[in-house]
Amino acid sequence: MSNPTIYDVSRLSGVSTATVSRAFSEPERVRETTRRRVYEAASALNYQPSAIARAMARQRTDKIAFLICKKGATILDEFYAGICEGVMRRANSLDYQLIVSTAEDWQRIPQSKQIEGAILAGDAQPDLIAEFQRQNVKVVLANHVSPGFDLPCIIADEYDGVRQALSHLVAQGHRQIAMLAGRFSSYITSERYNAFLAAMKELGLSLDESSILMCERDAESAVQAARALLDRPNRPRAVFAFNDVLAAGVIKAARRLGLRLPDELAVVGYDDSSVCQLLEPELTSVHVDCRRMGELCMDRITALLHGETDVPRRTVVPVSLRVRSSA
Amino acid sequence: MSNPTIYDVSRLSGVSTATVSRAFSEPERVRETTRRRVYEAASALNYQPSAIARAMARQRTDKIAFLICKKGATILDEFYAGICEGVMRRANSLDYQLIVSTAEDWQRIPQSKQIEGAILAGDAQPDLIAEFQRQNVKVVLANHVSPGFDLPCIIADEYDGVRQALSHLVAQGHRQIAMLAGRFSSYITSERYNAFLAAMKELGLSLDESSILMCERDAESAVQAARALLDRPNRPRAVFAFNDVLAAGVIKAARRLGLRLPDELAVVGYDDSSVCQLLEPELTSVHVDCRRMGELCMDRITALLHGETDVPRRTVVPVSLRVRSSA
DNA sequence: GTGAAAGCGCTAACAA
DNA sequence: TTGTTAGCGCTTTCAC
Repeated sequence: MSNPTIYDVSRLSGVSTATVSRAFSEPERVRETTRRRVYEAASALNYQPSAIARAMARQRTDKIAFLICKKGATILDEFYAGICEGVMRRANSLDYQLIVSTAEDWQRIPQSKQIEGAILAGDAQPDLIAEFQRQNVKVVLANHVSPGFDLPCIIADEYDGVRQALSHLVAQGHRQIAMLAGRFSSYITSERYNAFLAAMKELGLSLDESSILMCERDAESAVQAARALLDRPNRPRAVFAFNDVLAAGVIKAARRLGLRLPDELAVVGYDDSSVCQLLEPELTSVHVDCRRMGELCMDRITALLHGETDVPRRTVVPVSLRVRSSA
Repeated sequence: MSNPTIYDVSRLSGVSTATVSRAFSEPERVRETTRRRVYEAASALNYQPSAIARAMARQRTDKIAFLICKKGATILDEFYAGICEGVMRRANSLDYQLIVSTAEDWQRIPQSKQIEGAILAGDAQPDLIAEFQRQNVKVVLANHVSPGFDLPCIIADEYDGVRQALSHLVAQGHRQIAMLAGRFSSYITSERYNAFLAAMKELGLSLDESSILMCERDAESAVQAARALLDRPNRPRAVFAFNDVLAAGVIKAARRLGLRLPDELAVVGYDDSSVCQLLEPELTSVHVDCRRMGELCMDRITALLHGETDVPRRTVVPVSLRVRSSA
C-alpha cells in the first residue's frame, strides 16, 4: 500500500539509486537511453519522488509562507486575496509551495514549519519579524514598511494615488474636497492621510480641518460620518474616501439625502475593487495592481533565497485612477 | 549557521535523542524534571524540531491542499475566500499545514507534493480526483458533487435557499417572478436552476419561460439581460438573481430606467456577499455560511485520515435569507 | 556516465 | 522512565 521508492525504481530499471535521482533532478547528466529506462520503470511503478525525503537530503524545503497580518474582520478581503493570488501564481511557477495563514494562527503553533521565507502582508508586528530573522527565515513585507528592519517591502504608490484622485476632482472644477479616512493599518492610514495633506497643498487647495473625517472600516460607519458631513449647510461637493467600501458608504448616505451623483456630489474611492462596477453610478477609484504586488513579493523572496545581496529594499508599484461616473 | 538538531539538545541536556523527541511529541511520557531540562537546553540552543525530519520518520506530512477548481476570472472570489478561510482556521487549529493553489497550477507541477488530503472547491474535474485517488490522497469536495465518485462533499442547501427567496417575494405579494441565471459551475447552475423550477411549482406560481434569462457571470452581462427584461411592456415586478453580482447588475439596470426599489422592482440575490450592504437599497440575499463549509471540509478530511469508515458522504449546510430593503 | 555509501534529523520498536 | 539503534527516501560526494 505504501508508495514506491527510489529503490523500487532502481531495482526495476537496473540502475543505481543515484542514477534514478539524477534522472529526475538533473536529467542532462544521465545518458538518454538510461534516462528513458528510468522513466519507464518509474511510470510503471507509478513512482514520484518524495518531496519530504528530498527536502531532508537537500536541507531545503522550497516552502514559503504567506501570512496575513491583520486583526479582526475577515481575513482575506479582496485586496489581500489579490496579493495572495499573485504570490500563489508566482510561487507555483517557481515550484515553491505556499503555506497560507494568518499571523495570529501561525504564532499559536509552536512547531517549526521549516519555511525558507515568509511574506508578511499588512501590519507585520516587529516581534514576528524578529522571530523569523532569528530562525534565519527570509522576510518580505507587502503593503507595509517596518522602520526598525532592513527588509524588502512592496508597496503601492500611495502618494501618487491620492494625488491622481484629487487632481481629477480639481479638473472637474472642485476646490473644496473632503476626506473620509478609515482606521486601517497604521502604515496605510498615516501614508494616505499625509498624502492627502501634501496633495492638497501641491494643488493649491485650502485645507479645511472640519472636512477631514475619521471613521471605522465598515460601510455603516462611513454612512454615519458622511451623513454628518452632508447635512452641513455648507456641505462639500466632493469627497475622497480611503477605500471603496467607505466610498460606497458615502454614496449610500448621499442617496438617502436625495443627492444626485456626480452633479451634486462627486465621490472617489480607493483600491478599485470589484464593487466599483456594481454601484450606480459606477465608482471612480484608484486602481492598485495587487496581483503584481504579490508577484514582486515572490521575486524578492527568491532573490533573498538565492543569496543575492542587492535586493531592492523598497519597491513602489504604480497606481492609476480609473475614472467612472461617480466623479 | 545551520539550525541546531536533536543531537545538540541531547548532548546539552544530557539525555538521549529519544527522550528529547518524546519531550516534544509526547511530553506526558517523560518525567517532569527531565522534560524541564530538555526544554531549557532547547531554548538555550534556540532549537525547534524539524518538521521535515519528523515527516520523514513518521511517514506522514500533516499537509493538506486546498485547490480552487474554477476556470478563468479571479481565483479567490469572496465565496471561495470564505471557504478557504474556514479551512485555514480549522487546519491551523488541528496542526495541519495548508497548501493553497488552483487546480490548474497544481497539475502543472509534476513532483509529488506529499499531501495527505485535498479539498477541492468548485468544479473538480474527474481526472484530478482520479489522480488523487491513485496516489492514495484523501479527497473532499466543496460546493460540488461528483457523481462518479464516492466522496464526502460539503454543499449548501441550494434548494432551500431558492425556496426562501421566492417565498419571501410571494409574501410581498409577487406572483410573477423572473430569474436571472448566470453560467457558474455546472453543478451550481443546474442545482439552482432546478431549485427555481421546483420552488415555483411548490409555491403554486405559474412559470413563464420568457422570464428566465441566462447571462454570463459579470455584472455588465447582467445589466444587459436585465435591461431587455425590464424594457418589456409587461415587465416583471420581481427578479431572483443567481448571485449578488448579477443582482447588482439588475439594480443598475433598474436605476437607469428610473425604477424605484423595492416598490417598482424587487430584487433578491444569492451568497450574501459584502456587496449587499454597500448597495442602496441594501440587497436582500441568501446567506451561505462558507466559513462553516470550509471547517466541515477539514473535519471530513481528518475523519478520512484517521481511517474512520462512516464519514458522511453528503453534508448540506443550511442557508437563510437575509432580508434587507431591495425586496 | 554511473555506482557505493554516508548522511539529512527525527521516530519508534525494543531493551534496559 | 530512559537509552540504543535501525530505518524513513532521497542527494551527493567520491570513486570508478
